[in-house]
Amino acid sequence: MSLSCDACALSGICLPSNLSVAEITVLEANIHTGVKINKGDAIYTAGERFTGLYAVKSGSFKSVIATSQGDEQIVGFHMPGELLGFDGFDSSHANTTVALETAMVCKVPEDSLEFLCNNVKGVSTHVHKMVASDVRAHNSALLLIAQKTAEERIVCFLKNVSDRFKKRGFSGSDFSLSMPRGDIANFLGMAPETVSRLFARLEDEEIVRFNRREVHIINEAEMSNRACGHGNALANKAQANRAQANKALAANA
Amino acid sequence: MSLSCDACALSGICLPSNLSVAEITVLEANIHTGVKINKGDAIYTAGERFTGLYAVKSGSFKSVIATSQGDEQIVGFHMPGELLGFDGFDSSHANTTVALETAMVCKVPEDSLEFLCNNVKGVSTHVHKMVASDVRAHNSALLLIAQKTAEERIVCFLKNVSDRFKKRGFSGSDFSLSMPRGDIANFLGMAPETVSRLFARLEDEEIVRFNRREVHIINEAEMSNRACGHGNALANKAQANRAQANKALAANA
DNA sequence: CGCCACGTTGAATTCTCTCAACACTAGTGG
DNA sequence: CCACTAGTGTTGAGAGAATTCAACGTGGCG
Repeated sequence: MSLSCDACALSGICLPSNLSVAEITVLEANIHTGVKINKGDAIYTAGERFTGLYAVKSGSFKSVIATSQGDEQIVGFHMPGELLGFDGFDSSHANTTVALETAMVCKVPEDSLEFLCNNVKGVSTHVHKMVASDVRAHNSALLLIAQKTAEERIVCFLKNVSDRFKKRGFSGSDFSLSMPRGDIANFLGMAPETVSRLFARLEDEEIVRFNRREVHIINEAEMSNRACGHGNALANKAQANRAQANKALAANA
Repeated sequence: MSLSCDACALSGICLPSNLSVAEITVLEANIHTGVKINKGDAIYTAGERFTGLYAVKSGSFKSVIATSQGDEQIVGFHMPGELLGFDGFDSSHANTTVALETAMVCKVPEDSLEFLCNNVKGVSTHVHKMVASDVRAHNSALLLIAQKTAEERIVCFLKNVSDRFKKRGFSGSDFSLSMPRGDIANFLGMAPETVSRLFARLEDEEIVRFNRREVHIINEAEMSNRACGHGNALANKAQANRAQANKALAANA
């Protein structure tokens, strides 16, 4: 089950892009490739000692923090090619990171990480890159939740996922969400019902089509438009009309 | 204006705690201490090339990201002893970081940083520590905004600031906020009016006393209580429901 | 002294949540 | 093979929290 790094479709995303074959060999000798994680299982849990970073090879993950009250907050979703584990960089993890579907990861153990940073040029800066992009992802999530309406959050979320698929060579307009509605809602700071309603609205307006977790983006331009806060002022009205239509329909039935 | 690191009140916070005098000397030779930043001036702006990390010596800062629409989101406040600049770790900054009051920073230039990480034991792990705490701070900010009511956010924010003062040897019950109401509101994802109203409420209930930007915490126990979502009866109920929803969420994970 | 940024307060509106019921799907066991 | 259940998702109606809009204080500073 161990796939070598140079054969991996993700090299260039999870690795510095300009490594020699010799360097990749050194690298491979220091990491554990092809570690399988079953759906629902955690790579690491909050409080656990930091033992290394992980690169997602396939499948996807969510990172969750918990409050003392027992409620949880999803702080990020992780897709193939992404590096995770920075939350524990100083000794122990603050998050619990769980597989949303059966997944494959490569582990870079703590000491190997140090060795690689010092001996393979580019690794150190690559790690920095990943740290920075992690920080940036958190920042934009903050912006999203703090300033945007529920619709904007949903649209931005879909666009974000779409972009990440695109970046990895998959279709950006047809893809499948690996997480349930409740997880999306939690991540975006809203009720699951609101996610449902807004998905329905986007369908009504023929911007996106949903089929369970399948997503098909029809009108990407309008998506971008809405992500920027130029939402449809009539959206509410449309919603009201639809509700009325449904009521009439129910009455007939 | 250049204060040596071993005389600095913050060593042990911004530095690894167990350095020898010799090591501190090496360190000092590689960083710029005592750089003054005037109120309102930026240490770095979004898009600017990364040239190093900064340690806050005195004063305070806000980090801001901007959307294409021109609205801004404050993603963090920085107090003395804190390290900042990770958002640009991979080449250019995503944030603009501005002084809220006249401040003093030490700069660790990019190449010195690398040198120090490789030659002074503890620096590398200290940087990791700082990265991790940066990540954690963003995570808890996310939790705060995504799941908490406006009152809980305000209370948590005040407690957070209080804790940071305490950590640095200042009073945790009497301190001064360096940012205007609008900045607090922006950071917490609410309207400035809401901040005002909730401050007023906390005064009415004799939990905190405000005088312009001066803060005097009267009833710390009640603060902690409210930070955890045990506000008034209604807030309590809402929280309980949400906790339950999240528990369900956790169960399916 | 008057200006301007900052802060407070009120009233109405609106968005999102909560509560509650129902629909759909997949997996289980009779 | 089909009922049954649990998990997941959808929809409706009402309630409530927070926003918006607007007017009004207040303090620092030229």
